[in-house]
Amino acid sequence: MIPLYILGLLLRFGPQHGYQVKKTIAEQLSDFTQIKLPTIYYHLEKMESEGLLEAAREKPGARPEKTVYTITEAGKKAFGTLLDELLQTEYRPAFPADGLFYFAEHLQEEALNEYLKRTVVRLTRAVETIQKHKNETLAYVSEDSKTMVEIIFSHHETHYLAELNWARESLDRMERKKERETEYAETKGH
Amino acid sequence: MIPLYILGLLLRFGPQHGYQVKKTIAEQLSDFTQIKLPTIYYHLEKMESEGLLEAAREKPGARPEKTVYTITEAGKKAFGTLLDELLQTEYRPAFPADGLFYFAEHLQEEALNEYLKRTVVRLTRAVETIQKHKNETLAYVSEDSKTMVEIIFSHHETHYLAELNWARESLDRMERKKERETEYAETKGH
DNA sequence: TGACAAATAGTCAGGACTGATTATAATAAT
DNA sequence: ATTATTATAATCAGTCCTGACTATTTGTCA
Repeated sequence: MIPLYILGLLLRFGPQHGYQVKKTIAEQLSDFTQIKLPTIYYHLEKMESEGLLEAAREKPGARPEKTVYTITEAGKKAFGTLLDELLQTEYRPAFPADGLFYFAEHLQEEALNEYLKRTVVRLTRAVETIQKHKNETLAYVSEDSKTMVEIIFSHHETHYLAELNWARESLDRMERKKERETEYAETKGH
Repeated sequence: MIPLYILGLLLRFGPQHGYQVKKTIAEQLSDFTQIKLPTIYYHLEKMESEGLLEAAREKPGARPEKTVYTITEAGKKAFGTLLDELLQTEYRPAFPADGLFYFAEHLQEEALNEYLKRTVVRLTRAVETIQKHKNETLAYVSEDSKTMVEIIFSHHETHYLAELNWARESLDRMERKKERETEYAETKGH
């Protein structure tokens, strides 16, 4: 993924050095990646050694020795290959939170309920943020890219809403479970 | 995540060696993790060195030198800590496919459409598989764990359905875009 | 019964990733 | 004018992860 982003951004915005790439990624792609600075340097150097990028060390004078990377022809070809590979990937999400429910018997009674309630609050806010961010973005992109922007944002929006519904449903399920258990206990106690 | 699973399974099913742990994870947790065998050995050894596990090399006679791991008191405590940490994690998904739309101008006209159509087919099948798998699982777990099983499976189901809807909507959006462009071209050509 | 595949059990070298750190320049605060 | 803070720019050591490999035992079926 990361090489794809770096190559694509270098193609779109021209030669940059590591720190600039990181800022560009933060601005442009923060919605769907959080890449750390050292990781970017790692890939820049690797891709240079593979001939996908050309490095130009900034002459002394500007002290901190910047290295500006330019995409090569081989780099453009590699970018195309990475895009084609991406066309083959399938949706296969992982939900760490599932571990909580799988090991539920090791948690305090109320912990899961509180977790879900907190989740509902957070996700409600997150959905609002996404919608705001979408509208802000739509306001300044070209007519031509609006469809793609909408597709990307709706992707996030739809999954956040799905997660929100799931959290609400799960609260319900746990509530009903408790009710059933109480009933059963009363029947028995009778 | 992985240490949590290993500790939890060792707690639930008793002492096991690496290959057994892998099989147990494959049976029990394949829906929400795909962990590779060497990764399991890595964590088993690491956790042993940290005192979370106790290793017993199987005496010669049984040739391939098995190492059976047992969870220690420190391991149980660590498991609790990991569960507590998990309670703090937030939903923050990443969608590699977004890269396709972000860099859409570098793809062939029809590639994205075909990608989305293939996605719809795959996801439709995936949803069926999940539902089948859910029913199979519900059939043999105790009454008590049914709620948790439902919560975990509905988590996946809901997100797969969200992805399916998103793919359909995106096809629509791209269709409408094309229509708009055709209209515009005709107006101009007139 | 011999031979071929599959399951069992594990190792190792190398690649990917990032927290912590270093160092300088620019800006703000007092 | 001096100090503190933030932004810029990069490196390094150490952790995590896994593809490829080794080796044995257990079917399996011809």
